[in-house]
Amino acid sequence: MSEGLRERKKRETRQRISDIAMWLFVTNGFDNVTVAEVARAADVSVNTVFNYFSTKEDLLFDRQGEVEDLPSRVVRERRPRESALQALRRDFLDALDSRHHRYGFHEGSDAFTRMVAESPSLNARIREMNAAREQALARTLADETNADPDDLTPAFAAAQICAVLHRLMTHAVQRMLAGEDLNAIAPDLRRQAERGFELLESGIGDYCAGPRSAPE
Amino acid sequence: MSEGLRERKKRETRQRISDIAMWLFVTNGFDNVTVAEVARAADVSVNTVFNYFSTKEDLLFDRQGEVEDLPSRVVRERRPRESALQALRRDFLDALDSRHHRYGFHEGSDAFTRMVAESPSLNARIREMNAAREQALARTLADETNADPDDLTPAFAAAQICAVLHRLMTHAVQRMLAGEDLNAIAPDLRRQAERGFELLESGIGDYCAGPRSAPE
DNA sequence: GATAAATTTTGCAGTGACACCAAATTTGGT
DNA sequence: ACCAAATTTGGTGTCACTGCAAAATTTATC
Repeated sequence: MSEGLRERKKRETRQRISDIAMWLFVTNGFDNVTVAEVARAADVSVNTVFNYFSTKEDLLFDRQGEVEDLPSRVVRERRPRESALQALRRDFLDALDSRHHRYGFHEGSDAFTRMVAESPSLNARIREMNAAREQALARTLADETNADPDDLTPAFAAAQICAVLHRLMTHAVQRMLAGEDLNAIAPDLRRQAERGFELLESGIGDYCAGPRSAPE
Repeated sequence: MSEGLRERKKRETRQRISDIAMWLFVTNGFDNVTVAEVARAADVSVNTVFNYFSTKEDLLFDRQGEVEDLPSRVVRERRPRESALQALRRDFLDALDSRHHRYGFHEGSDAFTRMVAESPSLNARIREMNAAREQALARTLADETNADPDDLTPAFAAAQICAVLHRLMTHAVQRMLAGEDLNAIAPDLRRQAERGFELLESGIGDYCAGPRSAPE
């Protein structure tokens, strides 16, 4: 056996703290629950909580590593002859159709979503994760294209892509928070996503090019 | 006279606190200076500091309103027959050429830049401001194009644009922090900026479309 | 120019996230 | 059972920030 009692207890304790924290945060709101309360509910000391999770936000975003690597991995594992953008569009639409949670689509996560949306510090964390995603994707794109390290093209592309993905995810969240059911908005969401990827693909050069007041 | 003694003193106090805080932060690092130290140096109580500035970060980003509205305003005030993207490119390159600080180009701001870059909380604030810029620009684009409120196109365009602008600014900052002189990097920066806007204009559809391993 | 009203400043007490450290507890190996 | 290593805990402290009530100051009133 590769796991002694020590390891198991550690894992269990960590899981217990994480679970209880999640429950408390979702039911009471992230900012209305103190770390001390989490500790008490989990029957450990505050120090123990901070032994496992270095910040209060980490109690929720524990597995952030995967999520930060997602677009990067999709590009890395794209099909032969598929462009980065094609791969990302495919993966995004697949996730939408199958209600996979990797881009935030998941029924019944209303309470969780609401909690995140309502907390400024968690919003900040979301933005941080998006920045990390962008950086990871930029590195991957640079690798895949054997780009000159001084060339910002991969960074630009990554930034644009992540920006659009972030918009799509945020939009879905907002509508779900407004009470709309995921199934109800999925078709429109799909249309919007296609539009977003189309803009990425063909550019926005001719967007907002008309005269400023009253179109003819 | 429209300004009594009370108003003048308020303005002076606020300015004094802000100036002293800036000085202390730049010379010692944002995270190495406490609000109490700022208060003592400005000869006021901690509470007075918080009377004027609601957070420690606000001691620096006071005039953030203008900066958040910048791209939005550029689009609003663009020349006749100019597209949103053309206006933004023109404004950005103008700022670069004239070393205007509105996009962060300014010689001698090394210490300030370094301080911001070194503080996690200030980085978070930068991201926040970027998000605000994006939102403002999205609203403006929606207005200018009389877009359907359910259409995400303006939001997508704003997100892409702000992402590229942010990349450009961050890149410039990083190189300046690496010790390069602004005059030395300006030509390359200009080239990168043109590349970035070109990508925005024409899209990244054919980017990273080749075979994954070893180009032929 | 004394006084009252409005406003600003201050002191004080408290909260909550988090750091640091030394003591106590638990576990693994013998 | 015993020792060393890892884990947990309590205590103590810092810092941003809040709320409140008592000064201090400016302005308006007579």
